Amino acid sequence: MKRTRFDDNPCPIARTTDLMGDWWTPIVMREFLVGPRRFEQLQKRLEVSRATLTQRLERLVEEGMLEKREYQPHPPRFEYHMTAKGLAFWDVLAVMWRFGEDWLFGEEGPMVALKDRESGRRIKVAVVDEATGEPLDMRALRMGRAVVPPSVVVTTDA
Amino acid sequence: MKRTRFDDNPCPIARTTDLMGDWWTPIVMREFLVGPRRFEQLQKRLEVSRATLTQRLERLVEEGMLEKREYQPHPPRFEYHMTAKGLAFWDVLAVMWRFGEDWLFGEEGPMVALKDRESGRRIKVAVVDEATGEPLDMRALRMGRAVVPPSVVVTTDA
DNA sequence: AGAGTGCGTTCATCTACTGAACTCACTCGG
DNA sequence: CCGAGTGAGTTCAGTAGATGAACGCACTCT
Repeated sequence: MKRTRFDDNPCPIARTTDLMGDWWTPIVMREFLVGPRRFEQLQKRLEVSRATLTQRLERLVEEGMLEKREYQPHPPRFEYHMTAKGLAFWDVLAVMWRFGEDWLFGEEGPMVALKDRESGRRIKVAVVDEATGEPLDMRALRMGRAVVPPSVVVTTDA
Repeated sequence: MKRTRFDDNPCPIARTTDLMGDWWTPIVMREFLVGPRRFEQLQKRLEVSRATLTQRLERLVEEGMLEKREYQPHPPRFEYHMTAKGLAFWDVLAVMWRFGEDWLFGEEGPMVALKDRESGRRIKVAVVDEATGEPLDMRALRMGRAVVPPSVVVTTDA
């Protein structure tokens, strides 16, 4: 399928879409909540085509979301670890979780839940304004030009 | 492309992926931040294929993310409006924005920013634990079985 | 009458994802 | 030392989603 690429798009949403818009990408990233993962493991758990998994992992490593680490040299065998960037992406996944659980299941809701690893307490995430801690009112948002540092505004003309 | 569908998957992330994993979907939804939109408008702004846009809008209406409303009868003309579900999806988009702006641009960052519609104040979103208001530590999360209400556990056997 | 607008549909082309089979390097059990 | 097993891919044919350009149609405007 011929796809319009967004990786150079000026909009942050578009760039993120380009990154995660490959089929399987969010689901592959989800798997790393539990720790490092190996190819065979992922392939069996996800029942994804081997070719597709190879490509996903390659791209995610290129993008710096995952790190490929050799855990034994003879024969060479690998594990994939999350990087800081990959960890940051979990914000997106957590909010997708919340949206899915609120809107994409029937009355009963999903059979799975996000929990605190230690206490077992069920976690629900919310999206807030970082400055105030208040939940966002999306209708109060708009997109605008980012403030350009003054140096950039200097004219070439004397 | 033959795709594995996730719309019946038990995982909320997978279902959300199915919904937004069609190419263009998040970008189409983004457009509705400003208000209702019409077909021609969207097509021109996004430079998306008309066939693709038709399909996206159809699916988003089916899914209840958008509502198609006739704004004149002769000839019939339509506008698409966000529903409550579509508005809720903006949580996901806002966090994608944040991830993109933090990780997918160079030193300068993007030329666009999310702002408060009235005050013009730049908004950065954060993902927090709804109960405590504390930022999430993703490494402290795990997936677990949702608690089943007792009524469901009753046996059919007397 | 002719141009313009809004909202599509159709079609050929391109290419991403799928599943199954195959490869290759090594290890292990007997 | 032989044959089965494992880990991490690659190859390949088949399927179907995305693309751009062209076409259709109902109406309005001048």
